Amino acid sequence: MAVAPPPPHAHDPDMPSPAAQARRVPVLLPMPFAGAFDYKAPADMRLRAGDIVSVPLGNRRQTGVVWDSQSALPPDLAQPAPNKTVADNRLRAVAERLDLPPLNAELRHFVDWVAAYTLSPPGMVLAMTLRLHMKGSAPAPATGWMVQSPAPTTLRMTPARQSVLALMADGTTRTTTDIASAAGVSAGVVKGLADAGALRPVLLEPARPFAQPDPLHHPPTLEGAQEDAAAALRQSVREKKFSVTLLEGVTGSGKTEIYLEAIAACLEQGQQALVLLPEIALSAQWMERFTRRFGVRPAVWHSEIGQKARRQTWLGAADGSVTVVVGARSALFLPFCNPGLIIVDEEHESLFKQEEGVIYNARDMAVVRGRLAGFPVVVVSATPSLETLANAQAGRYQRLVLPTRHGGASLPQTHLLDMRDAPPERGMFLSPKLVKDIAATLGREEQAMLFLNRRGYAPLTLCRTCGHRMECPHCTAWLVEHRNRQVLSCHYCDHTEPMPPVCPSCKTEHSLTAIGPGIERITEEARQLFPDARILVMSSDTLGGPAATAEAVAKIARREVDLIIGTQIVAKGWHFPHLTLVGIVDADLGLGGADLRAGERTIQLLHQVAGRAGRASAPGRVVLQSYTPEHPVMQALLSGDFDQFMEQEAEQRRPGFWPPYGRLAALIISADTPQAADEAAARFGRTAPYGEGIQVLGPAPAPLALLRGRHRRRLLLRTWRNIAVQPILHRWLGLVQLDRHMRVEVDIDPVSFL
DNA sequence: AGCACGCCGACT
DNA sequence: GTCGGCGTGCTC
Repeated sequence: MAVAPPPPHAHDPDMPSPAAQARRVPVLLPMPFAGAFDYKAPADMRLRAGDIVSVPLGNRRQTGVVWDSQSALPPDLAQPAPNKTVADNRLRAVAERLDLPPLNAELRHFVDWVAAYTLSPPGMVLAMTLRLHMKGSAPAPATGWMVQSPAPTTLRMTPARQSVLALMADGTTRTTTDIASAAGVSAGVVKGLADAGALRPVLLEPARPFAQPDPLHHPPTLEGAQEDAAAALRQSVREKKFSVTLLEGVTGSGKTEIYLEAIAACLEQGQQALVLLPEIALSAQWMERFTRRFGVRPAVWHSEIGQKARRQTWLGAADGSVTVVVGARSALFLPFCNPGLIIVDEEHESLFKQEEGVIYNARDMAVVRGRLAGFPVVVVSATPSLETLANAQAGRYQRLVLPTRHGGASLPQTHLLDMRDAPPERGMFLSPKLVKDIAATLGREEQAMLFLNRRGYAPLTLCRTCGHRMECPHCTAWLVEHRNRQVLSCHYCDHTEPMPPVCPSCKTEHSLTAIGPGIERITEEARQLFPDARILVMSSDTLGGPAATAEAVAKIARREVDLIIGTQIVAKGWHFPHLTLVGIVDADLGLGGADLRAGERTIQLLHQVAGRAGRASAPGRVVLQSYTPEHPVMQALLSGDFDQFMEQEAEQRRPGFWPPYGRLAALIISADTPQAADEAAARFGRTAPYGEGIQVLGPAPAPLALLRGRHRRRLLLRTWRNIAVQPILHRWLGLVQLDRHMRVEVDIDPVSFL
């Protein structure tokens, strides 16, 4: 390991000598306490901020980190200190300093900052950075052997020993197994020679599980705008200071190849790079591109990697042996010792927003980490979020735009299909026009895709006799029929029930009817319409995990599939070279509801899906089925003028100080009865902050008024951009007494309004 | 977050 | 009479 633990000292010369004087050290524990706990440091233990320690807590042991005595947070974010200091005589002693690299000051500051910004207990943020099982000891370093010269005089010689010594005569260090196989002897012979003193043990460098990406392995040939963008990114990396750059370009414009050049520059100057992706599922193809460029695979980090890889990657990030990590949002909290760059790919993706526990946006916190540690951040998208565009417009972010598709491929042609003019047959969901298009495409032996962002067979099951709707008992949501599993299932909690044989309300038989399409129903329809087509369904239900997803993508690339039917998952950055037609079954889906970002999200998703079509030489076509073709989102998809659409969105948000022209924080109040929820919400309503530039909307029942059995109410705090919401929220939360079983969650910069 | 302490139902 | 349900409260 490159980072040596600080040398142990029997006595710390800086400390006053009286032994009675306890040295007090704050230790932050990965738990939801308001702050660090104080411990006393044993006299023979040298402890510094950042050291990872084991401490007693109640009757068990806990791993924690020696924290800083005073925080360096700006006043806006300073937490109201719960300053009830524990008396010296109640302090317990730190049990052990673990043999792990300490967390550096930048990371500690970042943890404090994120905690303060999100109003989370700092320990919970620390938990995200410490999330590795530290019980296991470091892998034992392999022992090697060298010949001892002069050889011991009393050594008995045998033919086996002779061949080992002959092999080792070159002075090379070898491991036991190496020697045994190379000399054709058993390991016992090596052991015997060692015991006799003819071989001397040598500690081998711990094996480095991570091959080093080579920035010179296979540099791309870039031209024009691509080369300019790559040069600009390389330059910002070389400046080694904080900056944010938006890299914007349509699907197929070579964004990935360009930001890989920023990584190359980062590697050339000996620094580490982190790539955040919204979903690790898309990494199979991404990995190939990385490997082609740098010769080896990068280290990977996401919630499902195994214990061993987790530990190795964590330690590798801390000691510098890992130079590039690609990961999901949680990778942002890795203890990089020398970070030089963060890339946030698909920055508009709402998956960067963690909605549980510490509620944070990894894209925004990546920018914060870059700012606190002084390195550049690059955010990448074909359809940047309004927040990012506003930052670019205000000059806070640099903006690089790639105008065209790479390699002569043209953007797909978009057609709007007005479903009022060309309705599908009764009980069907594909317009005859789209069906004809698909048939023609398949006839040319090209691939087609149907996209519908809805899992299952039908989103609503209704009794034709009494009108009863099948609803989740724990959530304000309809149960979704999954016909191939023969169940009704809630998409917001884990409730699942068998499909009832009769209506539970009026007991009528054969009266329950599926209303609306899900992807299973579209598949059924497609099988009827195209009986000879080889159909592949891509959804999280049909694809077990990353491996199955990668296999599906490979099958498509090998042309073993004619028609792809998919949900969200097909919108990821897959490259489908033979796909020429994309049909969007329900382009209006997602525009309902009072969501601030409904339009923005829909256009981003649909554009992403459309981008799957026509990536090779054959031109692509996209057909949007819509009942509201006049909607600005449809019109923007038709014209391809996203800038104009986003400007319109911006103009709508500006006057009301909606983000990004103001700040937003949501309070989600929940309780186990509707009355308790109303009562708690009313208390917040009565004590709501007010003032110029401060407004509170609500309380109101949340759209998901019942979620997982809890009754929910929402309040929204909206302020001018120059007003920090955290101090206001601290004061507000302090004014409200909450009974047991009432809970409040604070969501800073909410993305979801459910 | 764990884990113990602490008061009310169905079992040896 | 006990084992055990999880409600509430504490951990430097």
